[in-house]
Amino acid sequence: MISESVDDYLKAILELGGAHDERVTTNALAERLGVRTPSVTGMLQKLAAQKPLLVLYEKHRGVQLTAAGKRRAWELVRHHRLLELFLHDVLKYSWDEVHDEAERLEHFISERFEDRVSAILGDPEFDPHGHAIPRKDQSGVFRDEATLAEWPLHKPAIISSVSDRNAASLRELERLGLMPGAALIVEQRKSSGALAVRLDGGPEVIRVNKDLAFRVLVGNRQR
Amino acid sequence: MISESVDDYLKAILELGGAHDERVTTNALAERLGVRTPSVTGMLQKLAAQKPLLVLYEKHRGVQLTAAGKRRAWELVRHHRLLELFLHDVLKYSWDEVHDEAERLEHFISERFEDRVSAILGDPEFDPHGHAIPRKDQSGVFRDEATLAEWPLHKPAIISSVSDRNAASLRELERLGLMPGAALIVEQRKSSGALAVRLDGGPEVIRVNKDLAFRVLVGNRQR
DNA sequence: GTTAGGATTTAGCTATGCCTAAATTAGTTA
DNA sequence: TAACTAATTTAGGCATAGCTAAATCCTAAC
Ligand SMILES: [Mn+2]
Ligand SMILES: [Mn+2]
Ligand SMILES: [Mn+2]
Ligand SMILES: [Mn+2]
Repeated sequence: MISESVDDYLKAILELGGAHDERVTTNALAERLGVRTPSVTGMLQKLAAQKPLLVLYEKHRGVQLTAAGKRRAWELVRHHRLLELFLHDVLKYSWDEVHDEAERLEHFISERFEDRVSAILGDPEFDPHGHAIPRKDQSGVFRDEATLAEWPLHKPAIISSVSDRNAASLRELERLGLMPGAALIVEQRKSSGALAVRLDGGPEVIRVNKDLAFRVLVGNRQR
Repeated sequence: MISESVDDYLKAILELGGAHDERVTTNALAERLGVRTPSVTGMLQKLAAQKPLLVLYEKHRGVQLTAAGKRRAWELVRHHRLLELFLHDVLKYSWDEVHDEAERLEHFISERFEDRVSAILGDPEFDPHGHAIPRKDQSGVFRDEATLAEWPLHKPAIISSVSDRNAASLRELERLGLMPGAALIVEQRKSSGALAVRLDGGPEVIRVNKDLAFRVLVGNRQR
């Protein structure tokens, strides 16, 4: 069996490696997982040594997932996003409350639980933050999204997803109406990195600070 | 924080100690938890030594829960039974499938999860096997139930609950119609311990083997 | 009262996964 | 090319929670 810790390493390697499976550094993993670098080295050595080979690791050269590692990591992502939507839609959590609970439970639900939740939700495609829910037993995909921080001025944008890693930011985004599906135009970019944004051709201009602007991912069209 | 292992020890001590908080032996715990006796001794020594005092332990004289230990143990029982009912009613698990999943998840759900599930289910009183769900932040109670195995002949009985620890037995009980709320009379007791049982004054007589008879708890009246 | 045998504890190990401090490596910069 | 530095690894520990083998305790039977 795969432990909760190993699970978290696999998911972090997947997410940090991005669309092209880039090698992930010891430092990046330590940072993401909130552990010290020697702990990461230790874990990677152990993983690279043992039987169901989940990672490819070369000393000083970073780590990548094997096919098996990728399979498990995507399964965790599916668990996480299904759980988030379930907590939100069925248990009436607000969208800033779902992440922490899903992060814990994703490791412990069974296949049956996963299947039943998916069925109840109608085999959904997106979680409450706009992230795509991978199909069962399939690799997910990384959409190529731009951050709102880097989006050109005056070019129409649709919010595709928002970062779910900070609850306070999520509450702020909700208050501002910056949620997946919202259409907007960036009207001005301050030297501080703050933006002036107009929602949906509406009347008000919204101030979006730099931090927040990096947490909003946008595209040209609906999803 | 209390680990999953400690949780399981507390719950086992509660259940083995029964209504009168009898001292629980090392052996009984080892048997119930599926670990070896030295592991139990080790755990009890550790628990008895550390800060939030959860158990009272005297060498060679068994172990009991403190008030704090009892509080945590009953909370776990509440989690377990709420989860079982939730899995059964909302996620459409059959009653023989709920126990194992609940046994795992009971340790990891938050207060919020507990509260939302309880609300969705309408603050329910009983789980799918007829066990009482303790009220939030309250000690549960041990009902004094008799097993069907020891119930007098020809005396009307109502099934109050059934053991949830064996899936095959649960399927058998369901097939026979021996479920919480069912009224019955024991018509005959074989030397093997098997019973002949008539449901609800109905026409058929059901054969209930000894093992099954010990898994069914009955009382005089509805709940 | 002794004593045998079952229950329990002690002693000593293992694996996981984290930590700090110290050593080493690799890549850049002078 | 040599040295510096940041990244990484090694060395040595700790806590949790399990295990086997061996010692010890308690009680019940003699
Ligand atoms: Mn999330
Ligand atoms: Mn996680
Ligand atoms: Mn159960
Ligand atoms: Mn459990």
